[in-house]
Formats: sequence, C-alpha cells, structure tokens
Amino acid sequence: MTARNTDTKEEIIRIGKELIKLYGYNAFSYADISKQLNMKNAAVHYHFRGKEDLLAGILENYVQDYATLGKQLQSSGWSAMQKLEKFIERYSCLVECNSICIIGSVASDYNTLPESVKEKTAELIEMVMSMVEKTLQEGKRNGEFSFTESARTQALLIMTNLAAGVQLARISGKKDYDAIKRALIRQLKK
Amino acid sequence: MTARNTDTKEEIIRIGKELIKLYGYNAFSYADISKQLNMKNAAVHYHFRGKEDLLAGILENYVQDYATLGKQLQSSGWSAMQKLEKFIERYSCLVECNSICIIGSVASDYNTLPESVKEKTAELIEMVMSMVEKTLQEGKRNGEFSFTESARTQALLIMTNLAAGVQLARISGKKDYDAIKRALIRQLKK
DNA sequence: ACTAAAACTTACTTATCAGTAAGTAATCCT
DNA sequence: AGGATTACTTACTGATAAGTAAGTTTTAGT
Repeated sequence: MTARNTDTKEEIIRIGKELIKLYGYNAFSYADISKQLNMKNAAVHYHFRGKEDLLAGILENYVQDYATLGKQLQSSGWSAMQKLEKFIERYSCLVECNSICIIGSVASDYNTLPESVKEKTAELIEMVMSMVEKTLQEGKRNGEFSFTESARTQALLIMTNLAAGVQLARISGKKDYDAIKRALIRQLKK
Repeated sequence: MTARNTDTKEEIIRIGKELIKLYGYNAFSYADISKQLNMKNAAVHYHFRGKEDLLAGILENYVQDYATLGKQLQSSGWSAMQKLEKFIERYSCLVECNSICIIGSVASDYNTLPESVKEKTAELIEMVMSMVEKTLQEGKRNGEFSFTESARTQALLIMTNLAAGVQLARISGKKDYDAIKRALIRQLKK
C-alpha cells in the first residue's frame, strides 16, 4: 500500500536511541516507536523480539559508533586536545537537545535492566573509557596535557564531569555545563 | 485488628526514597511500597494523593535533610576538609547499597516528571550546591584547599564527579568510585 | 509466473499501573 | 456516650504496558 521502508530496523534503533536518552529505558514503549514510524507495535516486535533485544541492539549500535569514532581519531592526525574536544562535543550536543549520555541513562536504570544486557553496558563503558584514557596518555606524552593522576583516573574524572554535567544541565541549565566544560579543558592545559 | 502504625506517612517516604534511589521514579509503583508495609495500595493513596505528591514529599524530605546537615556542619567546629568528607561519605554509602544519588535519579527521569515537582528538584540542587560551594570557599580562605576555578565551578566539578561516580560504580564496580574519591580529595589538598 | 521468505497488520491476551468510591474499624474530642 | 476524624480495606476502573498468534501484502529469487 504505502511505500515500504527497507531499513526499518535501523530506524527503530535510531528512534530507540533518542527515546532512551530523552526519557530512559523504563519510560518509553514500543508504541512510542511504532507511532513515529506509522506502524503497529507488532511491527517493532518483528524486528526486535522483546524490549531487552532492542536495548541490546541499541547498545551494540553505540559500541559500533564509538569504534568508528576511535578509528577516525586514530587516523586523523589531530592533536590530543582536538581529539578530546571531538569527544566533548558529543556531550555538548546532548545538552542542546535536552538529552543525557546513554551511559548515564542505563546506569540510572541499571537495577531494572534484564541481566542479558548488563554485560554489554560494561563493554560500552570500557570502550569509551579506554578511548579517553589513550587520548589523555598521548597528550601527556607530547606535552599537550598536564595532570598528576593516572590516565585512567583522569579519564574517570572527565567522564563523570561530562555525564553528570549533561544531567545537571537539564535542571539548572546550560550555563553550569559550560562552566564544567571550560574548567575541564583549562585544567588539562595548565 | 493488627497494631496501627501512627507514622505510616514517614515510612512511605522512607521506602519511596529507597526505591527511587534503587530503581528510579518510573520503575517503582505504589504496590511496591504498600507490599513492604503489608498494606493495600489505596493506603498509600490516602497519605499521598498521587505519585507526584509522593515525589514532592520525598524531595521536600531531602531538602529538610540537607538543611539539617547544613546546620550540623555550621555548628560543628570541623575543618572544611572534615565537612567535605562528611558530604562525600553520603555518596560512599550509596555505592555500598547499590543506589544512586537522588539528584542523578531525578535528573535522568527529568523529562518524564510532572511539572509540579521540577522546581522542587532545582531547589534541592541549589541547596546542595551552595553547601559545597561554601565549604570550598571556607577551605580556600583558611588555606586548607587550593583550587583555581571559582568556588561555584569547583563545586560543580566535585558534585558531578560524585553523582556520576556512584552511577558508574553500579556497572564497573566500587574501585572506580574509590579512585575518583581519592583523586578529588588529593587535588583539593595540593 | 510461481514460490518462499520478509515485512508487516489485525486482533488479541495478560499483567500492571495510577487512581477512586464506598465502606469499616479504631481513636479522639467533647 | 455520641459524633467526627483518622487510617485504613475492599473492590473496582480505565489506561497502558509487553508480548503473541494468525493472517495479509510485498518483495526477491528462480
């Protein structure tokens, strides 16, 4: 009847990613997704048997996404600061569209998540963490960055600043996030 | 019939606080609370007309709680570091019982919260923020702390480290939280 | 052109949610 | 002692959730 969309599955993931960052895992339904696609909720079940399969798909998509970013940074020739700024930019975009970091979102709902996806969550975090850690290490080696903690700990500090920064920005506004962002960069340069 | 409990309302808030820190606002029900009290869900509705009234009550309880802590710190004669450690201790306890900070919890669900409680959320944050800010200011004045950012910004950095730190700890473990905590204190002393 | 698989819709089920109205039992006030 | 208030229970309602079975249309391969 109407035109068929051959990549409905990808669209579902795209919408699911949006919803989970806007409202969280427990606050969106298959109906929310199917409505946006002008379909029935059973259509979503066709592509993802259950909600946990969808979440697994979304997390896997993020893993792929960060793998791509990682390769992109590696072959970019950019300075460590430019790489880090590319990473931070992602969080600034989240603030712009009233969303929060996927990691913060799943972490908040973690105790209600099905066991099957908990490991994938840890995998995603480790991936992001090691990306930041490597960039910090590189920046320290070539004199761009200066910090006294281990690269791992410094990465933790930055990650938590950003993750909670976007959460806070929802409530107390963009200004607080911007202050965090500026302080973060300033301290690394010092 | 059975013994009547005169402070059911406080018990409801106590259980509500636990549930919201464990699972989030959208992932607990009146039934979860009433079961723990061996009552019917209508009993909870008797004390709190709707879920948003309960959330307002919970947030108000936190405001009172932090007001008490504030006064306690003010009249304690403690050093700024001791005051800050008292504050940090609260977050360490959260990690211990697999919970997250109330602020992070409501921030994650913020876009799904009823309008009536959004302002109370902002009020709670401002209260906690100014408490930390004052303690930092005091510590800087008397030479206990050393930091280059404004006290407000430094408070933001610490708050976000802690809030996201407890979230992260759920997934990647207590070790990461401890590293954050140690780094935080070390940097202030430097 | 025929067939099989893919991509759906229709129509439903079961469970759980927040919320409510009416009734009951205990307690307090006078 | 009597009446009102407090603190519930009983017994619902309507909405929405995830999920499913069976049927239908579309597309792709041969």
